[in-house]
Amino acid sequence: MNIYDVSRRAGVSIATVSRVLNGNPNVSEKTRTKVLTVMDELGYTPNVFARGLGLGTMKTIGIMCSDSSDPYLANAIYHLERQLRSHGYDSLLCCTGPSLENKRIYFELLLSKRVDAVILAGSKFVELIDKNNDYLIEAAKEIPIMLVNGFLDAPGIYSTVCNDYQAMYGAASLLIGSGRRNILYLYTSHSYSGLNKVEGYKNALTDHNLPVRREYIHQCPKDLTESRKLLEKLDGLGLKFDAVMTSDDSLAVGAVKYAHKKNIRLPQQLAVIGYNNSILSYCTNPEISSIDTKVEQLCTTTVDTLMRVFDGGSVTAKTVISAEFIQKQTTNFSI
Amino acid sequence: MNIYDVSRRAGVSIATVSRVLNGNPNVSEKTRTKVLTVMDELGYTPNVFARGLGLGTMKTIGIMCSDSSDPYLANAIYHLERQLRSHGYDSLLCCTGPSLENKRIYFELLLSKRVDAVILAGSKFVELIDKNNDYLIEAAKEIPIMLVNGFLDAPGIYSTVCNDYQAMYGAASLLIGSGRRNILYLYTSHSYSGLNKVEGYKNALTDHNLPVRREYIHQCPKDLTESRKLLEKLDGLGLKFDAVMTSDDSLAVGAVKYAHKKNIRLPQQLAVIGYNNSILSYCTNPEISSIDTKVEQLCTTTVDTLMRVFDGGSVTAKTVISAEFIQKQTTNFSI
DNA sequence: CATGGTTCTGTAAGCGCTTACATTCTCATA
DNA sequence: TATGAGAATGTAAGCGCTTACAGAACCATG
Repeated sequence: MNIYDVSRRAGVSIATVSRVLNGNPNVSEKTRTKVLTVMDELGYTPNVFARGLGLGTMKTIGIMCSDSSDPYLANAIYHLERQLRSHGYDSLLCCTGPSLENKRIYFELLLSKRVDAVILAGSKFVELIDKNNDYLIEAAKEIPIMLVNGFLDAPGIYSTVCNDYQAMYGAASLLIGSGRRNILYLYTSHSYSGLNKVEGYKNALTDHNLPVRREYIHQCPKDLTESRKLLEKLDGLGLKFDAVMTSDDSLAVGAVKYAHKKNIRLPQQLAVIGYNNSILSYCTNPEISSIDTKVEQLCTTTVDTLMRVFDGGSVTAKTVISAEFIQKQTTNFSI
Repeated sequence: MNIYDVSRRAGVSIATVSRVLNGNPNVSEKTRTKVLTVMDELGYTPNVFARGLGLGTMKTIGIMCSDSSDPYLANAIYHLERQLRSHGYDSLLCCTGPSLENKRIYFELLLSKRVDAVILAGSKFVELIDKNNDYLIEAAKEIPIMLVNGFLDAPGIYSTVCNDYQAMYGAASLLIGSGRRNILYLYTSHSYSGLNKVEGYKNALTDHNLPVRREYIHQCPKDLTESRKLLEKLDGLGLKFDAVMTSDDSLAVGAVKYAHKKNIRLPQQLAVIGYNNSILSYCTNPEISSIDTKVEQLCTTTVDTLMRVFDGGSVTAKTVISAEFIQKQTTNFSI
């Protein structure tokens, strides 16, 4: 069944049917009602491919991420999808996995699907954004590129980020204020947000006249066991630390595990601060203080911005969302 | 740029270009090479809409789920997407949220996008599958409908499920075998798998000559705090229990929290078993024994089955994946 | 060299929609 | 009643591809 069937039965031309389909105001109320009735009777659904051909768009947004099963990204994708749908857009999901190679290939693939925009979710696209970003910039001339937790200054590229620097600065200051002097910092990767986080940590130390020591800053795979082992290793090397800050909750969970294993009291002997305030930070005992990066707000803002771009409105290239420190037990010194 | 540009430059007809595009064998090697070279030179990408119009498909699969941020579903979606892509299919994600109303609306929406198949991921579609399933059955006449952790016997509908019954039966038997007599069972919902799980629990009791008692079976929202509170309440009511089995890890985490709060030793005084063996079950101390439902295998099988359906091969309507009990500390009685 | 079977290529008719432009209708105004 | 602006509708030409069918080219055979 197609537009001709509807037009025939409604006694109008296909142009009129199409107008009704597209909400064109140049249709008399009587005709519109008639056509809609017939469509309903026939159970007619317009063919999206034909529509796409004619309009050049199918109202679909590509969402790219490295690993959608990561709790943080999973949450982001959920909110992005729902938000986009509420605006009548579909979401084409594309998980690249860890391979950098894939990121570029899949990006091109997404473009070839003629999506109306691409959202790069998560800060794992740093290599793609910072280096060899020529094709990103090129693509942005055609369609909007939205970065969630990433930044690249180029026309057609819009960013929504969290104020990671301030968040980490604040959290570190809090620890220092409560007397901690040997604060370990564990991070998963030097992504866009990753760099801001570590800067926040370093500057907080400096501003409080504490030394920034190399041996207190370590990279660690995003894994509970790995981070636990790393702490055990550092401990074994004789490093003294009374607090652990992390760029991700999973590392903080590892820190709590380490403390359990070594019978270290939390937070008295060791304070722990996670990042993202994911469900993981609520699973441990004691629960881990963490930084709520407002994923939902981040996603809502991203989609709102995108819609404004589509509408041709004026849009700022970078929007910053304020994180919030969530005080839980691993920094509750009043116990 | 379109197929005409390519054909002109390559000195062939558009039909030949189209043949090359579609891997039609009736093209001489020389011509094929020539056309491919020109495509490369021009950076030509076929228009997917036109292609969709001509072929009637765009190689896109709809993935529906209630909440993609749930760790279990997030994992499933990740694997489904990657698996589908490896077969050259795109994934159109559709999160319905909790509303049942939405599930139906979104399902229709997905169909109207002319997807080649729909995958219903997760057992949250039970209302949709068990009742008012007329339109599901109707849709399955047009395109394959794949159920992940759900079952409906109708032509065109294919299921991949986990042997939840056996898994739960085995886990309960294990507890009974180690002397537990008062085993609590907490579940989030009576979904397809939910029903099988509780049956496994009940039958294990019965087969070991233990009574199945109503007051030992409780529904609970999928939430750490809720399950903790529920246990506290039951405890307060004087109910005695020496083990907790759950239909989801999050409930089991709540059980561990309860034990911590009440200074109950795990597993000596209380054994705990989760479900899905998600990252949550590794976060607590002690770590929670759980049932690995082999999400990746579930997803791979689902996609493989779908591909076989597309290829017109013979396909069984229901494939069962074997879960595996993962022994961790909350049931390690040898300590 | 004619013949017929293959293999390869081209022509043209869709696929179902959008939309510029042309046409018809409506109706207030002169 | 004639008139012309504006609203409503129709006609037809795409959009870029696939593919049935026709036709050309090639080649081994008698």
